[in-house]
Amino acid sequence: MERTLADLGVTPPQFAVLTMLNAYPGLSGADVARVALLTPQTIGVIIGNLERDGAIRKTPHPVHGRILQWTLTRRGSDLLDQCRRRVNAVERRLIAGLGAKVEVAIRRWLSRIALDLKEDS
Amino acid sequence: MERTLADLGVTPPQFAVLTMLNAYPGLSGADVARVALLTPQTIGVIIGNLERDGAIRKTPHPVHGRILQWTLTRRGSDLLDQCRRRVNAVERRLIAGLGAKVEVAIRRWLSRIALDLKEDS
DNA sequence: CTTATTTCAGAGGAACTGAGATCC
DNA sequence: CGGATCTCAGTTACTCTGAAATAA
Repeated sequence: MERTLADLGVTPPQFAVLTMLNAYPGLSGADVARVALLTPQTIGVIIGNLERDGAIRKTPHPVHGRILQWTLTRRGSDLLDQCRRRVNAVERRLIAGLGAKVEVAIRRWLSRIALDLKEDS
Repeated sequence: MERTLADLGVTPPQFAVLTMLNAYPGLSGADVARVALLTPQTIGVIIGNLERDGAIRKTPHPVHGRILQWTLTRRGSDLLDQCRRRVNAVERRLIAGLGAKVEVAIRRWLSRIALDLKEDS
């Protein structure tokens, strides 16, 4: 994933943040940090780089004077589409040649690991 | 793996290098770079940190005056043992509750992915 | 006063490119 | 000279801790 996204100038953490902001437009940096299980400062760096690249834009919170809300720009939305196509291609390659039962078993296994990781944090 | 090794002060790349040097004592930095599919400079950083921590030691090549050969120190060997215990525990946790057939299928799937990655490089 | 959010400052470890120095 | 190895210099992105400023 890292390699296939590299020539779009996108890193896996950036892809994750783009995906989150696409699904939930208007999240704050602190919000993203919570769902990504990272510190607000770390997300601040990633968001800063995405903003510098023109992929996301901040708007002040309508009520709260401190919170910044982030949304994808047109450019960011297009970029995410390209990323998704590439990542989907990798995923198709990963599951190529698997039987239906095995694929289901593997997907369940991965989901379980993701849940376990979350509980650790 | 990253988390469980962190309180031993070992990173996953360091664990990989320790494992390689344990299996093949006397590899040079360039050798390690080749098997790890990384640049010699990157391995230089990792090796430098391991040397600083007293986990590995360099000895000049008996014939070639430029090559440096690396081996684990006693401390590095002990450290690797501790790392292995922890990583084995994580692995046991990952496969907990899987049926024998599913486990075999998953191991085969992971091996295939590793081979595919290598071919890309 | 407390809590949440953002920002500033500093750090570490890993990856890269590019250029030099050394050795066979 | 060519090829391999190591070293030096500089860059990037991601991650953290700790502290400060700001807002509710």
